[in-house]
Amino acid sequence: MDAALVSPSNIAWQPAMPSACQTCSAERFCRPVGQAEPSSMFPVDRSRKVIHRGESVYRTGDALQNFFLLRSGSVKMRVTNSSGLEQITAFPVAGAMLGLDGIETGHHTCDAIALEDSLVCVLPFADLMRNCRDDFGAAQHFNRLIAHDTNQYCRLLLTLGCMSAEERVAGFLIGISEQMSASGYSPMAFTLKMTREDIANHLGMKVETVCRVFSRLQEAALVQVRKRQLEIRNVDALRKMSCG
Amino acid sequence: MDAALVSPSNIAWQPAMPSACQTCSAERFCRPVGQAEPSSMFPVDRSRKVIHRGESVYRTGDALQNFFLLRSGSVKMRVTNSSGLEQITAFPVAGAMLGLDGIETGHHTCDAIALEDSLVCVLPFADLMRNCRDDFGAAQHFNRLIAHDTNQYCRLLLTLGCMSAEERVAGFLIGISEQMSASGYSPMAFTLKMTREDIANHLGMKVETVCRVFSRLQEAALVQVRKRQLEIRNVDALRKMSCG
DNA sequence: CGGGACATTGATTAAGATCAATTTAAGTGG
DNA sequence: CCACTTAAATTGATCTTAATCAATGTCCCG
Repeated sequence: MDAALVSPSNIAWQPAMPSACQTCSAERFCRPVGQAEPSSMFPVDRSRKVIHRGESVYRTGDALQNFFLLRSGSVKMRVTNSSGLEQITAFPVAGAMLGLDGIETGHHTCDAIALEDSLVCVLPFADLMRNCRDDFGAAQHFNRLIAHDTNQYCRLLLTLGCMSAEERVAGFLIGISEQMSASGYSPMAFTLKMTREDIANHLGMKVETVCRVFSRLQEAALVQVRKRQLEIRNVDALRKMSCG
Repeated sequence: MDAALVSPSNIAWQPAMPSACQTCSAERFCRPVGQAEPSSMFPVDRSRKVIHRGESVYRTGDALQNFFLLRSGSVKMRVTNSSGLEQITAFPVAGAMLGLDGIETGHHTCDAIALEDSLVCVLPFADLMRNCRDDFGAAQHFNRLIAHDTNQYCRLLLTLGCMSAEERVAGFLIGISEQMSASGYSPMAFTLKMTREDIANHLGMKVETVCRVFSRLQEAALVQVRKRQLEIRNVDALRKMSCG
């Protein structure tokens, strides 16, 4: 689960350690064929790939060949419409499964772009499907994985549909904080990996507005912002604000 | 596929006809256990249920017991947050599978509320899962069904995040028009089943704004609006506008 | 150390929200 | 079936929030 606890450098420069795989959130999908028992102690050695900052894991229109388990780093998911409008729909971090957007049609509908140098495990689509066929538990887990994205987007829809700029930013920070917490990092002080531009786009507003809201939140002593360093000073107030 | 072509009254007052099931988009999920061949000619006789206008198919928090295939009528999907803010995330029509939001946690995260008297087929969760276990093709189809919702929400996120009121309404009307077309109805003239309030909420704006946009679109001869009767007069212009 | 991307703050404008007043349609019960 | 009640829709006047335009500051990296 807590793949994020393994530092990128450790993973990147050494051959994959079995222990790293056994604690992986995707262990169930990753087992070699014919070894369908949930207690399998020898997960397959998956190929891994470093994605440098600004590079993409995959792009809109690419055929769905692989899923990618994000092991370290972070990513932005971006949809683009026919006239070039862009929307960042999520900022996945370590532990996230990337590529699910390709399931509907067999082609990806988003770009997945690294916000920092990141590491992914490559899970060939065919292998994962075979595992789901052989292990119904894995198939169900996979369903839940897709459904999780759906529910996440529902919540974001409510944010964009109903909330003010301040409420959106507050909710965004609470969300990042919880992501950090789930990855074993401090939920009260962290570094934002994305630009103000990215945050603004994600929340359906403009850069200047994000800056101003940050300033106001700092003024009100809810947070301490210094460029991308963020410290939460009053979670309760922030959480209250984020509920609209 | 085109369940909407079967009139509600026919379905409601007669025992289910095999033909109705065989042309159903969920036929694959619906087969009785032990009859896993895709060519099965005798689909199970599913229980059906009339949902009257304003009633709910299921509600947030309900345990996921059944999926519901909407056979006729229409529905609004609504998410609510902790402080009572509401967002309508979709307006499914005949052919849609309802209940997928419950997959992640086993409990529904939305309300599904009938916009008019509607008819659903009840597909017990356990039965559908058994079919997916026995028929991997059904399982894959099911994955795509969930992923479809996810991608749909992505597109709506782009709408709410990047577009003006006019562009949103234009896109909404194009969407309804395509829904109508896919159900075998005229895509150029139809009745809106939802209130202005519902439309406004869905598009992240206020009722008055929806009214004003309708008026402007009519002024510009793109549509003819008379209460809930809607006629599209210039699809090209409308489609162009909807792209942002 | 210099260039370019990113971030911040101020001044002004504009899109859409809010407030208010009718009009119209849809139920409901006598 | 009609009178009455209530929900839904429309339009106008005004206000607020966030967008836009503009200028400057800061940091990272080659």
